[in-house]
Amino acid sequence: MKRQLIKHVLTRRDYGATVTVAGWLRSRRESKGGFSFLLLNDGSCLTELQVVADGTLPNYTDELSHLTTGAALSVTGRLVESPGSGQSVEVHATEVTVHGEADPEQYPLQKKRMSFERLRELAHLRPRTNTFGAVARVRNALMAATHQFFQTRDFVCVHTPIITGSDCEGAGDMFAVSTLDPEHPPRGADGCIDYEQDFFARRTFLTVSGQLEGETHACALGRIYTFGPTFRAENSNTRRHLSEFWMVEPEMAFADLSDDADLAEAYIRHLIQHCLEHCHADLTFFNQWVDQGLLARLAALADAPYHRLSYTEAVDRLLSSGEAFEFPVEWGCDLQSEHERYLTEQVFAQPVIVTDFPEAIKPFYMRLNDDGKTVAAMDVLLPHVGEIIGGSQREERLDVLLERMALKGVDPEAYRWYVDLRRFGSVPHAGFGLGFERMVQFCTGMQNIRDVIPFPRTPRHAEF
RNA sequence: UCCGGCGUAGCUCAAUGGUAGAGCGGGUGACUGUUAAUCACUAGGUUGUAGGUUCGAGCCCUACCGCCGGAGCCA
Repeated sequence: MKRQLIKHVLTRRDYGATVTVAGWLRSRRESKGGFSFLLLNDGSCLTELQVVADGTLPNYTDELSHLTTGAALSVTGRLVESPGSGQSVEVHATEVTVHGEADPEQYPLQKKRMSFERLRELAHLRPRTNTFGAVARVRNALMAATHQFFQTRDFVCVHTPIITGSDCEGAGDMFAVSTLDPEHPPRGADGCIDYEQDFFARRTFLTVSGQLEGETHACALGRIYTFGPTFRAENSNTRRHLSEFWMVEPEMAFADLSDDADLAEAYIRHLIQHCLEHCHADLTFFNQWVDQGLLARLAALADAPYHRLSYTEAVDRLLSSGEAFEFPVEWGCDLQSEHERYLTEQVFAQPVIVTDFPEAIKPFYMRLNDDGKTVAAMDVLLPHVGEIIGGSQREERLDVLLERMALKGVDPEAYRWYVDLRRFGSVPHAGFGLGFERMVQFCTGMQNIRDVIPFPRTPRHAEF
């Protein structure tokens, strides 16, 4: 079928032209004159196209006069200037084909506004709603902007593995991958499960990060990024956590923490600018219906420099704030959500980059600072979303890395290939991971992370 | 996993321990171009599940299930 997208038709002014569009019926209003106004949406944009279906159409009485929300149609007709006030163009149909009806007694989507919780149970139908259509378009724009940003800066996109053999990457519980019969797994002489007989002849898991593998290519190609699914088997039940989410992880050779922070800042700014430029209608929709401060906040963040301070400074700042926190602040403890929120929302009211955390609370691969107490790590905190980026300069000194591994109880044998990078042609390098869904949340104002990924996986939820 | 809140019509929500209701959506009809159309009529319920208290439970108690929010873990 040759058809035009509604987003293009809506901008045309060549009245009299014949156009063909196709989509799903959002609503039908019957006129007193014995004809119908059909609002058609094809997903190409937020706005519906108004189609006038005249009572003289051959299938009007039998089919068109009974159409209800959700039906799939294609329409051929004449583009005309609309006499009505809600739209500038409309299509007078000469032919309307009904491809699929949607029985109103059973079709769960209403013309009325529905709760996000309810729509979550209708994950297969919710992309047909204004909000989720807009989320999908913004998400797509952010993905395109991500590739654009890194590609134009000569980063090479690297596909790191989904299945990994590293079982302690320091980022939480992992999903096991196995083809063994869970009822009767083979067992060795010691009674333990014999993973020698498993598919990969060893224990394997879904990745919690592509970083370690990414470093191998950064230390060869110079600048790389990964953009792929990531899995965490944590029993997290919050509006900012998913069991399966997408992460963007750039990694740069010959770079330190300051370069890393510069990149993070430029990347986030690029995403916001791209969104403002390419998703204006969708953002305006979110600003009106979801988060009234959205556009102002995005505009403010598109150019402003982000505030950087060290962990030690952040702790001092919190201690001297006089604020009564639920959890007391003390040097050496990880910053709590309330502390991060206070910094990014109250103190600076802008994105904040906290650097140089105590080594005791960070993983083995982060570079030890000269003070011997802190590592070259950074967290980027966004107002209302919280931690969106975690990154660090990596420990490139072989002896220090081995010490740190010993200290953290990580077996260097299990990471031979990773240690090898420090043995042969080691360079200072740095990178970070950005939670893609959290960025989509930030750009749409959507409160719950389950509503910015098409099919959210959370504990006890993998229905679709 | 811990803390708190909530489960009533297809959807959003009312209902002092005393006859389960409204709006929207649906159906039927009326009305010369509508924009959340309007108006009239109409259908629609094992009040999350299982127990308990009571003359009587949507409401009180217990357990379980589900959902939401906060915390932890993190991106």
